[in-house]
This record gives sequence, C-alpha cells and structure tokens, in this order.
Amino acid sequence: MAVKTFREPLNREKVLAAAVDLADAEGIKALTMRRLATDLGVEAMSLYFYVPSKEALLDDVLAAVLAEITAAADPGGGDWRSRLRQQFLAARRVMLRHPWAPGLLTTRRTIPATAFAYYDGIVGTLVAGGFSHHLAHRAIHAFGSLPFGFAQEVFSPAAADTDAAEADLAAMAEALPNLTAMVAHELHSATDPTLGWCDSQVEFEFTVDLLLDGLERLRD
Amino acid sequence: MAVKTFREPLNREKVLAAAVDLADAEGIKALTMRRLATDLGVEAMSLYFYVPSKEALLDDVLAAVLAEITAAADPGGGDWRSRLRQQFLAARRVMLRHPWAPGLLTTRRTIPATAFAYYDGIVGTLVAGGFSHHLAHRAIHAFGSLPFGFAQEVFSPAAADTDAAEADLAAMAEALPNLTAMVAHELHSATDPTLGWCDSQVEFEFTVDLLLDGLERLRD
DNA sequence: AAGAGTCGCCTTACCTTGTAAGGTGCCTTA
DNA sequence: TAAGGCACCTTACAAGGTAAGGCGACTCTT
Repeated sequence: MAVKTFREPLNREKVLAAAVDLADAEGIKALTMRRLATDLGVEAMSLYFYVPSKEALLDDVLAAVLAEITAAADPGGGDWRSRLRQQFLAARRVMLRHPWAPGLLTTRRTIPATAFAYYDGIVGTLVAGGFSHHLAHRAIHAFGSLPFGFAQEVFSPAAADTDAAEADLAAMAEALPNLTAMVAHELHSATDPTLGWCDSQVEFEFTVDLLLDGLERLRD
Repeated sequence: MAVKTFREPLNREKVLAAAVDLADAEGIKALTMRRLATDLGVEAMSLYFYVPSKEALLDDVLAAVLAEITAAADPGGGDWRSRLRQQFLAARRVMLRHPWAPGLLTTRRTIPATAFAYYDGIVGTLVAGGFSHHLAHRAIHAFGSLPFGFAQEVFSPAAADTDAAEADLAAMAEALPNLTAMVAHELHSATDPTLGWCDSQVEFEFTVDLLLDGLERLRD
C-alpha cells in the first residue's frame, strides 16, 4: 500500500473545466465543493487552494461560458442586423450546451468583466450601423438576455407538461379558454410536429427578429 | 412563570404573509425556516404543520405575488395594446415592491397554476384584438418576463457601479471604447439626472412599446 | 548535505439549513 | 371524564460551505 499514484497537480483551469463538466452532466445543483473535489480525486478543502469561495468559482464558471460565446460568435461581415442576429444565435448554441448557465447568470450579483467587452462589441456594431448612443443603450436593455442566447423562460415546457397532464382537461378548457384554444390551434398548424408545440428555437428567432425589426425602424 | 401569553393560532395565510414581509425586508436569502419561525414567535418545525416543505412555501409565496399582480391589473377598456401595456406596468409596480420575486420566479421549476389564468387573459386580449392564435403564441414568448413586470436584468446597475469604480477609467476607455462613449453620451443627454443614467422604468416601457409596436405591425 | 521554505493537499471541526421522528399540553367532543 | 386531535415543541441528522491548522515531498539555499 501507500504507493501513491503520481498525479499531475491541479490548477485553476482544471477545476473550472471540471465544474463546467459536472454542471453539464448532472445539473448545477450537483455542483458542490465536495462533489467537485471527488470528481477531481481530491478533498473538498483542496479546492480552496485554487478558488477563494464557491461564489467565486461560480463567477469563474460563468466567465468561462461567456468566453465560449465570444469565441463562437464570428464577427463576420454584413450589416449590423445580420451580425447581431448571428451573434445571438451563436450564443444560443453555447447556452444549449450549458442549460444551467442562464439560471446561474440571473442569480449572480456581479457580472464578469468579460461581459462588458461582449456588450462593448454589441454597442460598437449598433453605432457603426447608424444608431445613436442613446438608442443603442435602449437596444441593449430591450435585448435583455437575448445576447446571451436565451429568453426568460417563464413559460417552461416542464411546467406546462406536468400541470396539463394533472389537470382535468375539461375543467382546464373552461377555466383557461384562450390558452386551450391556442394550444389546440398550434397543435394543428404545427409544421414540424416532432419539435412539439413549443419550439424554443423558433420562438427565440422570432423574438430576435421582432426586436431587430423594431430597432431598425426607430433608427430611421 | 409558565403564564403562557395567549396567542392567536397561526394559519397558512399568516405564514405566507410573514414570508413575503421577511423577503421584502431582508431579501430572499434571509427567508429561512428558522428565521421565519422566529418572526412568527414559533419554532421552525411548527411551520411544517402549515407547509409541506420550503419549496412548497416558496411556490405559495410566488403565487401570492402573482395574485397581487392580477389584483393590481385593472382590465379596463381600450384596445389590446393599451390594455396589455397598463397590465405590464401594473405588474412592474408589484415587482418593485418585491424585488426578490423575479429571481425567485426564474428559479422555480413549476409555475403556479394562477400564472396560467394570467396568461390566459393575455392571450384572450390578443385574440380579441385581432391576433391569430399562432401569433398570440409567439407574442407570449416574445414578451418573456415583461408580463410579470420585469426584464432580464443582465446588466445590473450594481455590477456597473462596482466594476466601473474599481477599474481605471482610462484603461476602461481603451478596452471598452463603445461602452465608454455610450455612457458619456447618455450622461450628457439625460433629461432627468436624478434617476441616474440607467433608468429602468424608462427602459422597461421602451421595450414594452417596441414589442407592442412590432406585434401590431405583424397583426396587419 | 542539512536545514528551511513552500507547494499541494489532507484532517478535523464548526456553523447553517432543511427536515424526519416523535413527544406534550390544552381544548373540544362524546 | 376519557379520548382524540390540534398546535406546537424537542431532538437529531444529513448536507453543504469553509475556517484552522497539519503534513509530506519537493526545491532552494548556504
């Protein structure tokens, strides 16, 4: 015994990468210091050699995701509209890989510094596209979380599934006539049934275009 | 001793009201079972006589806030546009009283049943206003969290303050030229300096109108 | 080569928080 | 007056974050 297998020393990057992997695999709730340490073959307290606190770790994890976004967002050519559009869609692709990231982002108190650089690029695109700084500012706010590839998912599919299944359909139709009619209508007119009646990607793009259209009109 | 002061028995409503008050006063993090019990002059475990778990309590707390919204939103007359607008602004007034509610809403897995009734009313307004069910569906998604009176606050003022204060302004101007220019521009053109350069209320209304305008055009 | 750091990790322990299990006293009802 | 149950309490445990300090194996002097 006591033959210690040689181990490549840890470092901050490995810890962050393992944290992202853990969250990807088992959700953000599984990301505890003890569990993360276990995954790294180490004790919980050892992580504090690389990270001052769990909050800081989460901040850094988020910064890593943001770095993925900026890396994925090919500035490319085209006008402001197509550039922002492809940028937001690229961000969405990243977020789909890390479904826990939106929730984490909204709970953070301070925003990682890299986010500012990201926003700076967006403002730059807008101004170059003919927007005043004032309207650019408004646009940033109107975008909300769209630049990060997600929209506030208040109407989550999980909730809809569960509650709809539990509820008596007849009673629901009476209590919620408009929603019921909408669901019925959407089911019939769905062009691609395999995606279900609530295709987030389509909704996302719709919202993006709705805002971009509106902004273009205001610019003129 | 042993003269127990008579105490009006607790009930679910009092517990929920106390929970809302606690969150209002000291933030959602202060809302622990033990602390809530203390506020009610009771031991933590006693709360479980009225609430099955903390998760359920949070669900109910949220439902209470939603009830406030529906109560505050006067259906009133007018066309679909003005009705939705006043409804969203009323929701915002409620959320400003409970700043912790947006964050809580986004972390909940299942949506309270009352939210469905709320959405049903919105869909009804849209359909009555001449929208197809399909477009109404899109609109619901595009609204995101606006019906609940808030927009994704990714760009929180607190973060901006802290980081900007810490950062070397000259360095920041170099690294973030567009943001810096925007800030400078907005500072000069602000009509009401007392509200700071980031007036959320104005931004909120801007976004609401931008979306409503865009939807109206799509409807025709 | 021996002593002194220092790096990287571990052990122990504490505090907070949710909650399971099981009382206990008083008030109502039969 | 005995039984039951209502409303609340006590005790205890399992997570989870993290403070304090130890310890072995290198590295670097001198």
